[in-house]
Amino acid sequence: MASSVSIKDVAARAGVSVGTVSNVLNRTDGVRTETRARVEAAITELHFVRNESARQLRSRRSRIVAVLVLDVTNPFFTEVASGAEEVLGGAGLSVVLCNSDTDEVRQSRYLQLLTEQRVQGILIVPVGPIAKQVTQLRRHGISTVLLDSKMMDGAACSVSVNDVDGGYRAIQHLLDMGHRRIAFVGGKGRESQVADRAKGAHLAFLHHRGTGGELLSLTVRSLTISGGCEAATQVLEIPAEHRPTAAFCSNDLIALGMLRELSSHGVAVPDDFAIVGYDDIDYAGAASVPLSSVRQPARELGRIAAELLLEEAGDREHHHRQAVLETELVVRESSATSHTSRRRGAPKR
Amino acid sequence: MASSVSIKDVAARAGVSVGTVSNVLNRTDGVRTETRARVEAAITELHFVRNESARQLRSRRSRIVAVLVLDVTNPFFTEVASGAEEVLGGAGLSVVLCNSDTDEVRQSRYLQLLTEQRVQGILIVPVGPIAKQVTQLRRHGISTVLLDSKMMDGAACSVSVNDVDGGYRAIQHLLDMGHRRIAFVGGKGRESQVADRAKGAHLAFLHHRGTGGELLSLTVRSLTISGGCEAATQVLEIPAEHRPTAAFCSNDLIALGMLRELSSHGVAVPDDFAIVGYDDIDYAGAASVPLSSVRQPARELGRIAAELLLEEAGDREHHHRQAVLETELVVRESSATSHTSRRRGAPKR
DNA sequence: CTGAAAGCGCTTACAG
DNA sequence: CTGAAAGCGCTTACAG
Repeated sequence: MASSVSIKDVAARAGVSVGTVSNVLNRTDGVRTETRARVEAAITELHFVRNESARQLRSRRSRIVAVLVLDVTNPFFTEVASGAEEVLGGAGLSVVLCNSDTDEVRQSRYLQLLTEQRVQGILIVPVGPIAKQVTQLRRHGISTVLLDSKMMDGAACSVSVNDVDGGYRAIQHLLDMGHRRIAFVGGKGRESQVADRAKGAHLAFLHHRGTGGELLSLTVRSLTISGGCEAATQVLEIPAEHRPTAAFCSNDLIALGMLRELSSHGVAVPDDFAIVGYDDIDYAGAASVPLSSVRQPARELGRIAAELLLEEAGDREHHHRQAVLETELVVRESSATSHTSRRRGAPKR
Repeated sequence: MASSVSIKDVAARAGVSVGTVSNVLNRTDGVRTETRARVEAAITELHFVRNESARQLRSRRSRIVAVLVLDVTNPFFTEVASGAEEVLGGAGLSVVLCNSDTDEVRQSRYLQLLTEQRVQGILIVPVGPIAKQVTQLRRHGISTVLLDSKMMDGAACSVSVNDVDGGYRAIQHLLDMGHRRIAFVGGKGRESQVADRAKGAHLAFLHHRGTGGELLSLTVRSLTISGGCEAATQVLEIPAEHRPTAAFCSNDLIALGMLRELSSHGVAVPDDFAIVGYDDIDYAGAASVPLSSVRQPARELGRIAAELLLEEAGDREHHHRQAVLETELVVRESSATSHTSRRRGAPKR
């Protein structure tokens, strides 16, 4: 087995002490230029790579931050991670990505692993109640920032999006377009984000009680494209006279799945059925029928979470903060036809 | 800062030595039941979580395997990772996912990070030449298995797919369906997988020289859905008389992007234009027009790579092996209409 | 079955 | 500016 080269070998080669090698590695100043050059030459010649376990054990600080998300294949989450990486990279920290797959068991397993590693911090999009686990993490010196979610009791920093308002906007828009039977598509899980979007949807209906109408809740197995196909199938099974004329999907993957499945069954979007998604991932605007979507500032979400983490790590008098970002409704073709005007026989584009 | 509870604290609490606590943690036998119970109680009461840095430093072995892929948002790669996880989890190893984003700089940065961590091993889908970096990793005792790629000189284990044959099958199928002008859609990068698929495509044309026809190479910025849209645009810019009637895409995301973009421009798939993808990700069969695709055994790929890694780690007389898996052409609707019969005016379904 | 001791590869004050 | 020494939290033979 490759008996790894240690700092001691480098020191011997360069004719200095190990402390000096360590200084070359860790400080930009305080080492004579000529000494530094000699050490650096030895490092190159010996292919030395510092052992991070030893460094971390002694210095008591990791240089890794983990980003734990619900679904790595969802571009929304990788965009968030990318924003975090941008900020953390600048602070000399590396980011590793972990995928809970919206599974509490997997989430716990990762949190255990990350605790054993004593990572510097965790940005987590939690599945299920997380307060206790955050406490455990803090006990081990690991700062945690909640992403796309918030902590009721202020026991951790969080960056979330005003999802109630986002849900409200989506429904208000669909009501404005003349729709009265609207489906909300969510998951079986208890993600608070989805719950908030549903709440906003209900509120919008309440405030527009006068207009009548009805909100139908659909549940799918996973918040993915195939979940969207599932939702479309459910919609198509409803007799035409009770069938909703529009859907508000709790994310864009679902919306894309619905769009595809409905199209392939000859249902025209938006003329026969309107769709509004959530997240505004890149694919949304590029869909076969460009998708209306409630945009979340994904990159910004990651950036701010990273900044809060750095702030918490650097300050022992830290006060947890709850940042809440606003959404923006982006109207595109998938919801652009007025339902009432269509009913009256307006030309289809 | 939470002055973390150490094995020493646990030992004191349980009234034993630290060695005994370590034995409880690491061995299933050799500790008296009653002693074990006392130690376990102390662990729970103190919320002790082992410090992996210390463990790794002393025992010289990490329990982490990294899977470094080109694109975490591509379900093909997460499926591969999931297969690896299945096998490695059974061996008590944890998997972390790293995303090179098909960027050599990012790839190098991750390899450096993983070397500093002295991870147990790396499963890598490489971008660019990787032989030197594999040598560096081995020098630090890190086993590396190439995924979806192979090492010419046998300097590492690898699990790849017979992409030349896969490309051949795709083109043969399209030729069989009567197509004569066919586009191959690849990326700008130098991923060997894509190069092999192109090579197979060319071979198929050579072997069917008698039939005439022409293979057109299209290049897109990234092997993603938006890359596919780009390719569709390129195709549409070609004057009708020279325009290809079919495309073989180097992965399914590209194929999905093309499908969507062409459909939205009124080009019917497969009647006006046939598409064959690669990977057979779950979304392929569920597309608005179900996608023909060259299936790679993704999960199997990950599983075998993991097994090779375990084998290498457990055996010092290890001989590197190159596993090569075969593909399977899955014909669905996107390429199902015979081009010649359509020309002759056959009814469209 | 259990304890005492060495040591993994680093960083960090502290002298000089 | 550089070196010598302590020690981070574990595991691992080795005694007993």
